[in-house]
Amino acid sequence: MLPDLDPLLHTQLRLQIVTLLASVEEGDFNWLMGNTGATRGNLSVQIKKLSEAEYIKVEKGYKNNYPHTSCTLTKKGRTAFEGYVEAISKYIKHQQK
Amino acid sequence: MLPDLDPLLHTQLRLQIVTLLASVEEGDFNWLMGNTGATRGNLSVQIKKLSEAEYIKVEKGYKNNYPHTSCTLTKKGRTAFEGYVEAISKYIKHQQK
DNA sequence: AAAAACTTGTTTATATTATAAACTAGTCTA
DNA sequence: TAGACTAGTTTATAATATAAACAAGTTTTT
Repeated sequence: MLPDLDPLLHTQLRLQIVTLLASVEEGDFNWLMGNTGATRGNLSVQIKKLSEAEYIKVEKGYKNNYPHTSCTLTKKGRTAFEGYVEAISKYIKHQQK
Repeated sequence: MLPDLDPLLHTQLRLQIVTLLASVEEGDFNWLMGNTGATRGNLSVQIKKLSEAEYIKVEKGYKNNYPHTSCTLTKKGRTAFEGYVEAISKYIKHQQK
């Protein structure tokens, strides 16, 4: 039987966020917007969900006088992402290019 | 920018169906139920969607007097699946085990 | 031979989720 | 100081997944 896919990660935008954060020290709100193409509203909601699940850590401060939101992947988030990768790989491995 | 993921395939059950059908000549309703763990209702709906998109071909007949639904992946479905695999691979390739 | 239980699905209703639109709060600029 | 802009949040709507109820027949039991 094919394994379950973590519903928190199995959605395009949240998977993009986590994928992007997996490759950097930290990423801020605008950087995520630019790299995902998401709207601010959607991005805000999904960041909150990932944060509530403790997949990412969100730090709010100010930068050049403006509000500034910085996100980093937590250990838990990285583990979940690795689990997701392992699971989805079982779906696609036979077709892997 | 990370590529879009075909929404028709980026859902656990439909991805399971297509993944399973990619590895066999044909699969029937019960075989899909057993291999996915889905309920009949859910499976019926998702088969219909894949069929309407012409990702799979559905043939209804009878077997041992009972209704019998047989599914096969179409060329279009296989191409879409391959595209999906290619796209999701861009998300996960850095973490690939 | 009728009732009860089972098979194989479909349809409909509900709950969840994603997304877009509207709003908030503050900053810069002319 | 009015207007435009930045950075985000909240709320409302649309889409989706799932479960529950239904349908149409078949087999088994009594």
